[in-house]
Amino acid sequence: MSVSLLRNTAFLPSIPLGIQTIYSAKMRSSLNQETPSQKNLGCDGSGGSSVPELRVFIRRKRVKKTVEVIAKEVKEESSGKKFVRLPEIEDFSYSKDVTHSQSTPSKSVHLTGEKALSQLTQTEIKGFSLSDPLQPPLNWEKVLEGIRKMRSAEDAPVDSMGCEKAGSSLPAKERRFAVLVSSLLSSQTKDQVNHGAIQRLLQNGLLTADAIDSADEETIKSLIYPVGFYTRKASNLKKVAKICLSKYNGDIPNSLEELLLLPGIGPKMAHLVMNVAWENVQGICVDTHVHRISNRLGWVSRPGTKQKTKTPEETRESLQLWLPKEEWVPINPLLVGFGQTICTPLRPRCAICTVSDLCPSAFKEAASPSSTPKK
DNA sequence: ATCCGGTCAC
DNA sequence: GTGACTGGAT
Repeated sequence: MSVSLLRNTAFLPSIPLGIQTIYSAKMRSSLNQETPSQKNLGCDGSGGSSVPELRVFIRRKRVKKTVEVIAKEVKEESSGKKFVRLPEIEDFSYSKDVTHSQSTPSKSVHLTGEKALSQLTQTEIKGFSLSDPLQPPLNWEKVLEGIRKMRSAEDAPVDSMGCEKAGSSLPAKERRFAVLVSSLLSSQTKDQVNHGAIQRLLQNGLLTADAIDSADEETIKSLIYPVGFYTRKASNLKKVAKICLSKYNGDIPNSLEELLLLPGIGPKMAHLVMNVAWENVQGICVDTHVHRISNRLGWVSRPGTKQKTKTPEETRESLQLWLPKEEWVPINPLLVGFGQTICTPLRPRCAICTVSDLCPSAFKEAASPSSTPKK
């Protein structure tokens, strides 16, 4: 309840540095209809069953001249479910994702500066009772279900083949390497073209770190042609093979951080490789379709605002704050296919979309002049 | 002519 | 943030 939250946070400054402290607060569901003043104050303590209890884990430590306050995590008491979303405040920055082995990635808000303590107090009240940022978007399950239905009716290119199938008949280690290579080649390239390139590499025995390392770059280049950016990719492939050989005994890195060190592997592919090669879901694989559609649906926003996310990475972080982990892997093929057939970048086909009534962007984009070219 | 299922360097 | 890398498709 907000009263105890206020009281607790009020004596925060007296708590010794470095001690982890736990605060409890009751959070009112955003679905409840109530007056703003009630919202602002949160539950008055009558303890309705619709009000889940939250805990905030807070750590304080001294950083140079100021005190840094870190709200470690938020979790719902009743279900035990952890939330990693922390509320809107001014003058703060999100820390980088911290991933705990196989568990849910967590995120913390770092507050630094003189006003950190008072900011945190405001934040908790605002976040838990008013703006209620822990709630997933309204109707997201209906939207997802609708998209699934549309996807099973239509046939999108993504259905036919993807790099997740690369080398499915190979021994584990070679299969992982094949997945990595396939990811490397597949950016900005149609699956079919990519698949052909992988087949040619395989037929020439060039789908292991060892073979690629000793092969001629020109040979690789000609085999992977015509995947997009084949010159650069051939060069990256050589470098990656060498790294895999020297640092990982010919296998591929098994962590997100190490995958990102490989040339040609960025966040999108690193998450894909973790998902597919290691079956270890560290994050959502966000490509341009997932990015675009998440924003159209109003599923993501820049931290603490209602603005659209600007990059796929921002989208990934925003999505991961509320989307249940079971959906992290399937969301990509689902939205990619949807984005290829219906929710296209240009002139989305809202008229045939069965979830347009739940989409804040439906029919909003300039119905572009397919028949009225203005120049 | 313009659009890609991305990454990297300025 | 912006553009280069690349060539095929619409």
